[in-house]
Amino acid sequence: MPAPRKSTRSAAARDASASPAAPRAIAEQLERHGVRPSAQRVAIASYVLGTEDHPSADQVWARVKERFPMVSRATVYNTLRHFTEKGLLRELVLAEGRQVFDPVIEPHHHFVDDETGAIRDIPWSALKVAKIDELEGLDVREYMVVVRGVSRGARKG
Amino acid sequence: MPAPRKSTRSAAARDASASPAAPRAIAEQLERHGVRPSAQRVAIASYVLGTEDHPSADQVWARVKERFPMVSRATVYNTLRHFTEKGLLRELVLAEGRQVFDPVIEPHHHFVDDETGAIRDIPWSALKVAKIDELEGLDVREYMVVVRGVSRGARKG
DNA sequence: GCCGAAAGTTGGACTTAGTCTAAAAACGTC
DNA sequence: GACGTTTTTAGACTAAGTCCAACTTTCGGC
Repeated sequence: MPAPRKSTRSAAARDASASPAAPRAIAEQLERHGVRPSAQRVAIASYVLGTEDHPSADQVWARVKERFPMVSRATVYNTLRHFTEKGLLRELVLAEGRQVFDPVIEPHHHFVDDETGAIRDIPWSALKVAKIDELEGLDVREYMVVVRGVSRGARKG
Repeated sequence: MPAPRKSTRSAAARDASASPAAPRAIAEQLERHGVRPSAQRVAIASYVLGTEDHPSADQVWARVKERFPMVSRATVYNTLRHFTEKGLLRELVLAEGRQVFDPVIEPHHHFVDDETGAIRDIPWSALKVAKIDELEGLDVREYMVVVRGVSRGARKG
């Protein structure tokens, strides 16, 4: 068995990302997560499980409609909720006025660009949060650092 | 001059909180921040600058209407934006589907309760984030830790 | 292959949060 | 009191998210 990969995306996201044009692989991933792989869901998964853009539901809809014009808005919303429930996606509150979706399931931090609104992942190990266990009276399910500012140099929009 | 207080709320929030029924003190605080202290604004400030509830705009409106039935929704939205622009409030993205407002201007972290949705402050010193300066390519304007889970014991809703 | 049940999709209505506008009211200066 | 500026108001509008009824697709039993 190969060594663990550096990528922290879910198995589904990794496969989707590695083979974005492989609907069969995506369908199999959906099935492994207990999601029936209809054509619409495979199309939605092809995009959302392989993107680093942290899109909103309507952004996913706009994107999937390019190649699947008949897909309905309700289907996209239903499917994103279903993927979230099945552990394929995380739903985050990071942007004003909308929820965003993140295929990287494992813990990580986020950076939100003040100028562009773009959201990007910060690896878990890039930051250390000390004393989280000393928060009294709180059962911590998860935590992350949200960093806001401006990107410079690499990765211009 | 007395020793610095433990409270980290803005001067306005401290004064409002210490004397929630002192419209004159609130009016003076608004004036110090370049905000004309109309009756509506004082009413809104009396609540929002003294609460730890992190309310949304519509929650502020509902609350202020109790004592100021004629205040309009547009006025509340306009006033909250004005307070934010003048440094009296911070607008946060922590809750699904709405912005919330926080009178504590100084840096701090947040806890979001999975069960109730309640948001509460975590003092800045309660957590340490290491290596924030090592984030390459990012001009950091602010950062905070967002902790999610369940409160237990103290401060039940 | 048929049939019924379950699951999924669709079009669009509905709700809520946030913004915008024109008119009216309030305020400050002269 | 007049006038210009600011604030407030009522409500229209937009966008995100949810819900519903009808239709379509899929699946399992026979």
